[in-house]
Amino acid sequence: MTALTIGKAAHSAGIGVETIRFYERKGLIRQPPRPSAGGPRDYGGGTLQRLRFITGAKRLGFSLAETAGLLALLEAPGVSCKDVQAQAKAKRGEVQAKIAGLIRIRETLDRLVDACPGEGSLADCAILEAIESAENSEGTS
Amino acid sequence: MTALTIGKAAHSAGIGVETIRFYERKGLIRQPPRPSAGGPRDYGGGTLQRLRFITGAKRLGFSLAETAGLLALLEAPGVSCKDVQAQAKAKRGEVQAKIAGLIRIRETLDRLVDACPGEGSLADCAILEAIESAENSEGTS
DNA sequence: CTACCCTCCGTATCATGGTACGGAGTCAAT
DNA sequence: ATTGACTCCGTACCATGATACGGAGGGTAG
Repeated sequence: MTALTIGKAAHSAGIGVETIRFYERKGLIRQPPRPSAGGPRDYGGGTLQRLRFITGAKRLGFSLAETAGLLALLEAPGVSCKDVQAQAKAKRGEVQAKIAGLIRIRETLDRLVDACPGEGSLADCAILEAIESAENSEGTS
Repeated sequence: MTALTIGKAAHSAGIGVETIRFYERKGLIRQPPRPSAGGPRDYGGGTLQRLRFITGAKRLGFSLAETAGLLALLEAPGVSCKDVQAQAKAKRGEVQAKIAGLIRIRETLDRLVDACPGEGSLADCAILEAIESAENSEGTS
């Protein structure tokens, strides 16, 4: 068990040292105690696991606050799998809504790109006019 | 021509007074000159048009910096429609990429939600394990 | 004429997710 | 024994897109 310093833990989790400290300040991970013998803190075991969890959750679109919630679930007594599943479902809904909004935006951009003659002065540009006259039926990004 | 004060312009553009001032600081719009006769600045004419342009561009996913670029095009001499079209195409590509990433995330969430038994202790939860072991093939959000 | 709302302007604050810096201490190797 | 790398800690700063605050002045409506 070579002690895992913060630098090695950061490298192992694929993030920066400063980022780990940032997560500590945000309460996502607990700062390991300083060894009574002195020397650097040991970021092995559960801490590294939590760091990986955070990066994994981030990839799935969970915010740090939401990830903190998931991590709290992880430690709370009597929590059911169902609670976690509910969070995942909610996030899936959010992601789906975001996708739908972006699709509407893409469709609008498609229309604009097609409507633009592609040459000539800006006065003839359908894109600029369309942006100005907010005939938008888009969702908020 | 009742003079359009900043408050009326904001209301008319559907944004806040502070937001207009913010756009001024960011260089997206020019601050109208103070009337030599004194009194409030006049936000009529082109300024209001620009404000609407900004909100329209925002809805299409353009950042303020990109919107500033579009507005600059609008005023530059000898700019072709094609240049604007190119920006729209680029943004469409970005949006499409974002959609693809989100779809991958949604698919992963689908898998996780299905894999979760939906009841029982967290020890059995496939979701948490999957998040931890970064068997992720997701794009960055 | 006076109360009240609005403008003007600078500056500060918020949320989100970090990154950077500086000084002091410590650890290991040369 | 000294150098270099690393830790520790607080604090400041970055981008993005705003929102809020506070005091001074002006214009208007009762």
